[in-house]
Amino acid sequence: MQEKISSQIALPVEIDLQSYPLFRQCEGVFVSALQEAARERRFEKGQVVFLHGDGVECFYIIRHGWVKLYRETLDGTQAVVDIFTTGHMFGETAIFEDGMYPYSAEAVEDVQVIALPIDLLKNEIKANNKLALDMLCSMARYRRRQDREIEHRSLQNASQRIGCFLLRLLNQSEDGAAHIHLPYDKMLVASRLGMQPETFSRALSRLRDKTGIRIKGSTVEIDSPSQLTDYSCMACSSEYPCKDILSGK
Amino acid sequence: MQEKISSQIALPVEIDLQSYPLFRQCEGVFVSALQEAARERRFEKGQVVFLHGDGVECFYIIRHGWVKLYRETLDGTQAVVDIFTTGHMFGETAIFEDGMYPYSAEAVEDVQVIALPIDLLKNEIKANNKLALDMLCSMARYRRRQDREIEHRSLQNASQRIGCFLLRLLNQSEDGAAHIHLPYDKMLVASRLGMQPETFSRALSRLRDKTGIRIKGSTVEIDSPSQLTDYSCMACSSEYPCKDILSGK
DNA sequence: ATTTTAAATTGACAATAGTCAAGGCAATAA
DNA sequence: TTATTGCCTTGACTATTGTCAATTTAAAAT
Repeated sequence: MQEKISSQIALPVEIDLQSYPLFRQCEGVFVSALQEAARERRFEKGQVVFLHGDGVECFYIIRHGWVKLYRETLDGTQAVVDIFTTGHMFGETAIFEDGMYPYSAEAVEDVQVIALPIDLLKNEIKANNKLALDMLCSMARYRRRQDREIEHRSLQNASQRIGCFLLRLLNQSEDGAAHIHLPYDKMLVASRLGMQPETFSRALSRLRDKTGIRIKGSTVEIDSPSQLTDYSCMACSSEYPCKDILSGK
Repeated sequence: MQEKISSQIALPVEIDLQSYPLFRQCEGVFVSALQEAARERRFEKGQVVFLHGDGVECFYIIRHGWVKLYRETLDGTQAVVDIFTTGHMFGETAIFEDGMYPYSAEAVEDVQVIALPIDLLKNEIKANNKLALDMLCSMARYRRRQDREIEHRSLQNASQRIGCFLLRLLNQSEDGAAHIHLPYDKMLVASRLGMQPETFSRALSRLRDKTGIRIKGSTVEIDSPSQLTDYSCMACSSEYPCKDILSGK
């Protein structure tokens, strides 16, 4: 499953970096250096982008597809840290590590990313206070996400975690009925939520029975989101709609 | 249990802020303003320092005692986020929140803290890039801690989590036998590790049987740490001694 | 020393999630 | 269409953790 292909396609690309929140207020010199160094890379489903412990050279922006970040124990058990898609950046926190990635990254379906040299970012952060502040904000946002994750894992049961996950897929203020499409495999959703596929399957059924959602394959129809929140957010310390998690770029 | 006493003792204090890592390279003007604004506050066991959602005015440095950070659901169930002691800082990440503390803080035993106005820190971070960088490093360190926590909760069982906790109390490179004293109540250790007191008690017994540690009240004697690591770190993605967690200031 | 109190342990049982194995379903390839 | 493949579901069982109640232990107060 995990194969590393070094003969990677790495073509220069046109990309408007300033459209990404982190770079919105960066100056021309830095941005053009980044843009010049930007390389497009593609990974097929199952291919490894980097491994936990690899020396850090690049950070990545996802243009298309899905990437999962994970760690694994000696016996091969995986813990999925997070799953990202278009517009998200990953690997950039390695700036503050000891030169090694703190987790592994793998394409969970065909994916197209922009690879950017991390040294440029590192140097610019040292020189440009605004960038450092944006980075701080982005890390604070991520931290809230992780804090919430830990809370969910200790206070919510499997069905409630799924309910919470679904609610976050309901963008912003859709108050009426909605049908959403699971963003990836149910197996992957399960691992993202820290449970086994079988547990996920059963917990989703239980959620259906308790909240009246309808499930057709990978589509979920929700007539009353409020019934979902009543059930899921019961065991959560934050008020719905968990404002600080919604857009976790 | 949770009482808020507004008639708080708040005396000016002498404190060498530059001895704290975050302020080590800060300039005189800022440091002296902080020092002048610093106030000592004492909280008795069980008193609340601030509540999740309170407006943010201060961040804190612990001089003595223990403080727990937690969140709670509507029905009163608590999730302990972390437990801190002497030298640690808390509440400072509220800088990047919307003006409200993201969790509650409570003294778990009599505690003495320094309260510092968060506005000063906020402004200085905006002006002083070195401080911003130190803050970034500190947040990255905390993030690693949280990442690991999530991993532990999904991959380790109760006994292994306790073993890991004990190993982290064994400072640095003590390779031979050691006896350590639990830093606080077993009940608190349990909640810190996300389990019930009864589960903790049983899991600790199991750990004793499997690794040959000896338990006398709140003291744990460890003849061979390696036996502990064999058992606990088996289900963890990082090599012992989990370098990046050790000193989590 | 005795009483009072809180913490810690233990037992019995319930709830939840994990594991293993067997089918079912749906998309794709032949 | 049929066969193949991989994902998903379900059943039966196990393991782990949580819950409630009873008891023991240890610490603090009188």
